[in-house]
Amino acid sequence: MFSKTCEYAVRAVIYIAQTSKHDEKVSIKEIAKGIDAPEHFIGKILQDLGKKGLIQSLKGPKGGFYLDASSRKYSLADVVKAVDGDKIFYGCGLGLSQCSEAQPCPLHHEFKKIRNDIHRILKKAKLGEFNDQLEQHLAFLRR
Amino acid sequence: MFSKTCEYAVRAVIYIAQTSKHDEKVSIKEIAKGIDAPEHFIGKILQDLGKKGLIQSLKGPKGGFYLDASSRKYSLADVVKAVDGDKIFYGCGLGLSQCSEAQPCPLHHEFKKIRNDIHRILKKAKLGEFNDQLEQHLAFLRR
DNA sequence: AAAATAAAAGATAAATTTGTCTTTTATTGA
DNA sequence: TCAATAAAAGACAAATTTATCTTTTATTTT
Ligand code: FES
Ligand code: FES
Repeated sequence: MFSKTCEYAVRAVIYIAQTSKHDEKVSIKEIAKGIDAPEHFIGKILQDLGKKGLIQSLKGPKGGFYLDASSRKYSLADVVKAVDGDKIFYGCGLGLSQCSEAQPCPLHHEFKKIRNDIHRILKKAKLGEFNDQLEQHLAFLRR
Repeated sequence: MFSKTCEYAVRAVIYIAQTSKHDEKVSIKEIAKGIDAPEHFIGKILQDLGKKGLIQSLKGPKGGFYLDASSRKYSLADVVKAVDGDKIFYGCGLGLSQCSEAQPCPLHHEFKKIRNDIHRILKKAKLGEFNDQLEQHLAFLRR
């Protein structure tokens, strides 16, 4: 469905959202442990998301990653798009160069529905809404 | 969604299903042109599907790939599973080592539904049912 | 000002996926 | 039996993804 990079990115962003509520910042090391991902690798990924303005970071002691008010309005769809592009939302499921209503692949109508579902769900998942599920052990980001 | 290999595999199998109705066989070359894929690469892919019994082939002049009666009963889900495995049907969408109802990722309930939809659609798409959509220009496998 | 901390940046490497080329084997038909 | 055809098989190569390691830069605390 998503690339490994994208899976890490989504899990990391959710982790940041959940643990950085009160302007606290989270270090790469803690994120890596929290989502069970290679430290340097998610460092790179978060660096990219930072450049694109999806998340914030600060260097130095007491530094780390966090989300500001505007970032909390972004959705997981924005994260996925930033990492994997929007092929998953708009591309042909059978890999044709572009999805087309006029020249549909044999599964076009079915795929279209699924793609829309995926898009809808991810657009609805705003970063600000991942509050304290984790702490309450209602959701998990590692296993 | 699927790997490139899997996209080629599905398109190729549909192509074979559509063009080999009357025990006619289709050559790699024709398939490659028909679905716009690299010839030798789909050769490999189809070789694998053949070993797994999903499709049939015969060497020599008048040889090529075709589907026998039992292969026509397979579904695209079988093809996808043979190429990409069943992670797309059962795996966690956020990449946790396994999807779990007891320890769900934050999107578990949503992903579960989507995965089931994908599985349902592909299971329903039996190879024998791709008859002559292609000829009638109702569906397309290249662009 | 100096030391410590943590992300940014850059270089490199491993692994996997995707793609190509060549040789071999099976089948057909002349 | 021989030549032609087409898949099978194997070796190899390019590209991309995933991952690691080192150095630099910014920030804080002492
Ligand atoms: S053409 Fe394949 S999904 Fe639309
Ligand atoms: S735990 Fe992630 S999809 Fe079920």
